[in-house]
Amino acid sequence: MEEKILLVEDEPGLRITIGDRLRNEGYGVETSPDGQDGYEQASAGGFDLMLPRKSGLDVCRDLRQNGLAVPILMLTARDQTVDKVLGLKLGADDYLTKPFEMLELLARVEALLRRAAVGTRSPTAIHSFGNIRVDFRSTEVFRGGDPVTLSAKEFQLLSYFIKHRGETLSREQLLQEVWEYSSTPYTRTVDVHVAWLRQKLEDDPRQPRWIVTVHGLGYKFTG
Amino acid sequence: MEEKILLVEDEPGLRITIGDRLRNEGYGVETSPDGQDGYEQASAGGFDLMLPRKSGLDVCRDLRQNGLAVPILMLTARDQTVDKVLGLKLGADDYLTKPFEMLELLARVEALLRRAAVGTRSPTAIHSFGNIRVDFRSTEVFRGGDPVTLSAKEFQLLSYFIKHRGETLSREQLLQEVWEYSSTPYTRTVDVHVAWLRQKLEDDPRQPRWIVTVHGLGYKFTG
DNA sequence: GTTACTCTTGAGCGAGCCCTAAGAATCTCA
DNA sequence: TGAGATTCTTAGGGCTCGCTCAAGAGTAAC
Repeated sequence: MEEKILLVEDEPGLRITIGDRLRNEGYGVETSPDGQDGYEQASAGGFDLMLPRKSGLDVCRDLRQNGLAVPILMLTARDQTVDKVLGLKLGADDYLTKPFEMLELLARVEALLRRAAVGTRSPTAIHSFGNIRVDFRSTEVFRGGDPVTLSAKEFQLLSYFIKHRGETLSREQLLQEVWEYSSTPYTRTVDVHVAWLRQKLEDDPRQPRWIVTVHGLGYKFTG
Repeated sequence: MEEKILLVEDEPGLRITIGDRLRNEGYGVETSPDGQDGYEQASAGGFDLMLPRKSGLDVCRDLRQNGLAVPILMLTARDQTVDKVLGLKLGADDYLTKPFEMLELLARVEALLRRAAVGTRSPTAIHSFGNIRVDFRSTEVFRGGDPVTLSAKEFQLLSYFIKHRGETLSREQLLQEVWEYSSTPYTRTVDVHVAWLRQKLEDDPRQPRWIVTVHGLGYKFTG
């Protein structure tokens, strides 16, 4: 299978140079001159790797917030550590500063794709349970064919549930993993979001079938 | 859960500096001065991330050839692209050249661990005895195939018993460990919960086989 | 600046669980 | 064997936990 790469780079010369080289290596490459356009292409899905330019820091963050798991290798002209740190924190998987050697770029692309392939043992870009269909690439959810509108947090929570299906998950763990709170006082946040998910996904939210309560321990997703 | 990192670095100063910093960030760190030793530690398993020095190129290759999937972040003094390429090709997941900023190291460590965590569906921890099966991940208990409903406390108590099987456990110890009571007056709480467990798990609750009474001392789980 | 939307928090309420008490049963030792 | 100590069983009151609702803060979109 040919792997598809989205290259976002505003400088035409570089865009063509890098793009051609990647194509020579046998990758499918689409290019885009700017971040906004790139974001739309990326969220439309279908790419195995993104190469956004530094200006795309916010693109990177937005993609992650929407739960998109596509690997991102960030390119930039600047060589400031703080930028690298920022990029990685915002969800980039790797970071390369210009000027860079083409060889190194290719090696990193290869490493990223190899790593991504490991995770895609189960090519579950889509996960289904009951009459619910969750598309992780486009971050869309359907219930019996009809689209269901989830907020970002709801989608992240649902994703985490799906990833850990069958496990009993404590509120604490969910807060740490989904909300990234290190330590939080007692709060009803998780309950409320679970209630919303049930409202949108369960046939009978009062008698949930998918997200069940484990009294005294937390919640468990069965799907 | 604390993430464990293996740091292979022959220069003592750097080894201590980096090690301490990582520990400060909350990671569990083991250090090793040389590649051979490091290889043995790594293949023994249990680490979430490896930080080998460049000299460990062969270590890296060997680990991969043996099918070990632990993430590897390679550190090196040399800044030659060809080395980076080699490192990545040999299976390193990331590559950092000295001198490097500690902040960047930390960010890359974090990114690698986050990425690694995605694929980790915690292994099914199941303990069986007789016709009873206890699944710690889903907090489910089966008796001869039929599900048994335990309350949270009952499950915690059973878990503690299993973890300390063969040991004679006093009521006091159980209260402290399972109930997290610091000091309690005389109470029958433990007895009652043990009785409930026996009711649900034993073939003949009057003649318990798994949770036996040690008269005058406490209880002992045999499974 | 306004509007719409999401996220968080706290209070009220109901359900389910846990602890306690007390009598019955069992065990130990003289 | 019998007395005393220890353990078992049962049931209900009390209390923790989980759900729901609503309001306010925060944020993005226009």
